[in-house]
Amino acid sequence: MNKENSLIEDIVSLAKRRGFVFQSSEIYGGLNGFFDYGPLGVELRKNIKDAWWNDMVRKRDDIVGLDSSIIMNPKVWEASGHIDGFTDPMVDCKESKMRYRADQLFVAEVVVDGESIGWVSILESEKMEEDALAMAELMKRKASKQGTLSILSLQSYDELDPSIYPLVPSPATGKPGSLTPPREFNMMFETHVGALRDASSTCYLRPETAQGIFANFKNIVDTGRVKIPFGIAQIGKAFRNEITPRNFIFRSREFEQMEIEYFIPPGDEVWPDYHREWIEVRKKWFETIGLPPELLGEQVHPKEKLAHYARACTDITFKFPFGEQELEGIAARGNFDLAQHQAKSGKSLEIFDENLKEKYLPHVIEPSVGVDRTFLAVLCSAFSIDEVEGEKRTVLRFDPRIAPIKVGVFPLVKNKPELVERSRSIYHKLQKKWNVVYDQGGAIGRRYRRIDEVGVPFGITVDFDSVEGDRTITVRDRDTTKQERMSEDEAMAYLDQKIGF
RNA sequence: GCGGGCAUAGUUUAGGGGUAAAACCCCAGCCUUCCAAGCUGGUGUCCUCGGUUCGAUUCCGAGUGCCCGCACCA
Repeated sequence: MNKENSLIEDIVSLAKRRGFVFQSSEIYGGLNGFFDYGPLGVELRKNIKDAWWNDMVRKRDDIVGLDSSIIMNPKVWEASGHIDGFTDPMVDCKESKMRYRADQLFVAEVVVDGESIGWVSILESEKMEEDALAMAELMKRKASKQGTLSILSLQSYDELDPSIYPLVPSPATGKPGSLTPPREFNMMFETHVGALRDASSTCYLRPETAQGIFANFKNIVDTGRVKIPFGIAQIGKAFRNEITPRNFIFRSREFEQMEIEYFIPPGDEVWPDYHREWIEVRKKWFETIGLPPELLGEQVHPKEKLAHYARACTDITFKFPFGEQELEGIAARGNFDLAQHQAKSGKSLEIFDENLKEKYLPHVIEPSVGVDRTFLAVLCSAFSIDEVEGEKRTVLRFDPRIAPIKVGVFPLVKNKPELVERSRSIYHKLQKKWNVVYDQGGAIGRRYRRIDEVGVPFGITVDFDSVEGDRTITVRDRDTTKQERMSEDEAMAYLDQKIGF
């Protein structure tokens, strides 16, 4: 455990030292659950998103893209269930860690011959009056009271006088004093649209990108020349207020999703094959950006933990230093979302299937992956400390495809103008294609270590043979540290082949 | 959200009621013909706010952030 903690700490420290990830608004003490991406971080993030977009949208005939707004008409969230399910005040039991909805927790004072002997609490149910009475009788017997039990008057916890809270026993432990006051549970970030603030202006920052896709379903079907089965893909920020941030950028309040809604014909026999297919497609994709297959896993959500409308959900997991955690969730959501939006908006969202010659509301498979989680997985799998001739070497072994910097260009020494000139010219040529760096400071070995530490896959060094002899340059491979001499043209072709898309 | 620990340079850490230190990193210069060489110089609100004190970075309180466990994460 200690070893793993220090591994993640080393990675966090490197991420900051080399400009990948900073704590948000750090000069003001930071803000829990928010992060900023520095010069190298933003490149890595962009490369991950581009790789996804290229593979999932551009290279496929059956998926189109979308970029919907972060703030939408609040009715979207009423339809999706995000408002109803998550705005009621909640009560926590500090001892049992149970959480209850305050309006579903009922309490009554137990009064015998006009004297209060305590309180009973019970969760809302059809026979709660009966059960509460039984509990009151038990309490009376335990207190060895003989008199007459008054009629119980049940009231909900959120209507209680606050002075009563400490007297109410937790339904989990039966002992008073562990329940918190009712607190509002803010799943979504709330904001107000317009300069004047009133209740009608309340809007939300989206907690998932998916609903923007569902809300645009009709637009895309009407304009996009799409035919079932087809998908709509979106990359974008999402915000969740209710989570507890943990594990660096793994779980944060502001994060970015790469999400596809893949629409398929209805029917219980149809979705399992598509679902399985997507799990395979997505697992393979993670391998193409350099995640080792042995660190990837699958976790099937048990039936009883699924949302009521979900048919199935399988997570693709990654073995992080802090444990195996979800990278991507692939859910079979039936037609729940489209049905909800159709009912709420009053607009038909059915499509006509040319093959089946029938009209229906499509079902959907939803592969949804976190950019920030993928970023961290990439960083964790790339990080390694090697030994080269007895010296420690920190290397980020990024796949060239997503490496933030592709090539480093160096003159062997900086006080020989011909070497500097030639290497600068090579640098400018490479700059037209990729993000590359030029570095002439310090000994060549130091410069190699510096690019190793930020995961630059290739280094080009201009030495005396490059300006006097056969004019060849050397290309160094980050992972092997081996160098190969080749002409400038050969080097260009070599890099194209190793880095190019 | 609950409980515990922690907060000193970009990083890792030392120190101490009397104007703060090391190593590495980073920047500039000199030197340097291939894997963290050397020399010179440079870069610091001791997390924030309050209290105790002649004096607080140090002691106390609160806040914020980080780490660990539990809970939450349809």
